[in-house]
Amino acid sequence: MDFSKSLIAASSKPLILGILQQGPNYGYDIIQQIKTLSGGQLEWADGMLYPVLHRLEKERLVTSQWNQSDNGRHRKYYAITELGKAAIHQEQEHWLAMHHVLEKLWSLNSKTFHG
Amino acid sequence: MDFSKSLIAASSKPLILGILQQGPNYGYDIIQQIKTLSGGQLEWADGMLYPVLHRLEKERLVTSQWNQSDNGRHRKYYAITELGKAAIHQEQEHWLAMHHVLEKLWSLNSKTFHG
DNA sequence: CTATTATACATTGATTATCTATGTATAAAG
DNA sequence: CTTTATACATAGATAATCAATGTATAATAG
Repeated sequence: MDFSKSLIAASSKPLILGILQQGPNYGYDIIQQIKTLSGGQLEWADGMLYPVLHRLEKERLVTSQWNQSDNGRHRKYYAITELGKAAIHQEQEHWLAMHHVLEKLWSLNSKTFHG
Repeated sequence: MDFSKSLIAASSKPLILGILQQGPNYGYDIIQQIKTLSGGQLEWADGMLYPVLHRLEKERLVTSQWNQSDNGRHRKYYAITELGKAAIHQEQEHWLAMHHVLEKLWSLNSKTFHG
């Protein structure tokens, strides 16, 4: 699947916030989770993720903190804020509203063909 | 509802192509249909629509034709092409795939809260 | 006859976003 | 010691929205 830029853009915020809602996480692992979650359909490059994370931090939807991990590597852990949790809710509402509009349209069109 | 630019962007193509699948139509009426279809939630400005229509035409997903209407006004009617119909199918697949990823994520998170 | 509103299409420019390419750095594996 | 995986970051090309603005006609109201 070759998703359009605009669809990637529209999904990036709810996707990343949703993953962070499960607990604080760092960039590299977020990319892996996106891949796993989508059954390999979505493969984010690191150059795509970090600007989004920085943007979310600027919007105060996430906070970041440097941490040493077990293997000595330093990782920047991102955690969702209360504001971020509220944003998830709103993102979900918007997505579902748009989804229902499209579903309605698609059902109208399938009726045109089959009825 | 104040939809994000990215969500508007991601939906514009399937939305417009979907409306044109019901039959040829012109810009002003497409805007009205979007408003009706969304129950007043989506209100497209004309400055938003026409560049999208021109882009779709450039991509050969729609064709355009000037026509005189009953009341004497000249309108540019857009019609979906065979390529456009194929594009609808692909847009729909992509949207649904992304929708399922988000649904999966949301169900995981609701389990975290309630289970 | 004149003003206003609705209809109808179009473009410009500011802003914003993706995303490829590139850079730095460390740990592990071979 | 070379390669691969891990880990974060930015620059710059490209592309998109969308508000503002412009043109033009038909209908309505006064």
